[in-house]
Amino acid sequence: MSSTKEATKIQVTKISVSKMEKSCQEVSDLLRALSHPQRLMIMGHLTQGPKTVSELVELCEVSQSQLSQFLGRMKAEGLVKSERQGKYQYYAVADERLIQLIAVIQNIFCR
Amino acid sequence: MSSTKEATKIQVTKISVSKMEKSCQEVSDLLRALSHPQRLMIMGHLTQGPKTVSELVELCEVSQSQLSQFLGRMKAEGLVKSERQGKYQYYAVADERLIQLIAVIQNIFCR
DNA sequence: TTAGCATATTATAAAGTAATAATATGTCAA
DNA sequence: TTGACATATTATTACTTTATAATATGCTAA
Repeated sequence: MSSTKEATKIQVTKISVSKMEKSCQEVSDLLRALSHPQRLMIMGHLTQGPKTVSELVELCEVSQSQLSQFLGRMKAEGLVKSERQGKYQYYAVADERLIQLIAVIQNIFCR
Repeated sequence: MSSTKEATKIQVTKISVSKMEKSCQEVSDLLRALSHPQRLMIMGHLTQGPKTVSELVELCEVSQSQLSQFLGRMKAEGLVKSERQGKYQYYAVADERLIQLIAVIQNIFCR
């Protein structure tokens, strides 16, 4: 799985309202799934590479229980995927496009 | 106010988790404010230029009351701004960066 | 097989959001 | 100044999310 994203350019074309109409439910579900400070940080950390649940507990300062609930939901929403290796579950970003999105969000809004 | 966005490229640099930590609350508030199909469509339509409340009622198929509540909230969250002209309130996207974000989201996720 | 760690599930209470209806306010034209 | 239209506010109910605690399951090493 690729992890970090080096400087690159994203091609952005004119906004089409009708295209948006077709996928606004799906996109708003995605945004809602991201719209929590800790879920956002989970995704941020996962853009750096796969992590175990306990690593994420440390990194995100969230309780084990809540993290597990977040991860379950995020998996159901297609934000992350997981893979067991022995006693650890490794979580990772489910889709390269999400890494792109987070990179763009950070570039636009994180000073 | 500029409205539509022609094809362009956005420079995207490496993700910095620490930058993200500092603004994750603010960013997640923004994403949450966007994370509703109709609020997303309101923003989509507004990227095409300022609109009155009644125009948006037509375009977004939402009740006057709920639209007004959405707009109030979106204004408080910094997504839109408004300006009265006679009997109409014109709403517009509050910040050029939001137009960029919506363009990117559409380019990445709306097929 | 069991002890201990890693993770998931369940339950519950508090808080926030959504949808709807009813009413209020602001503005213009007559 | 009144009537009509445009928009905002308030109230209410249903629904969803969040936070927390308690408990359960899965896996490995001893």
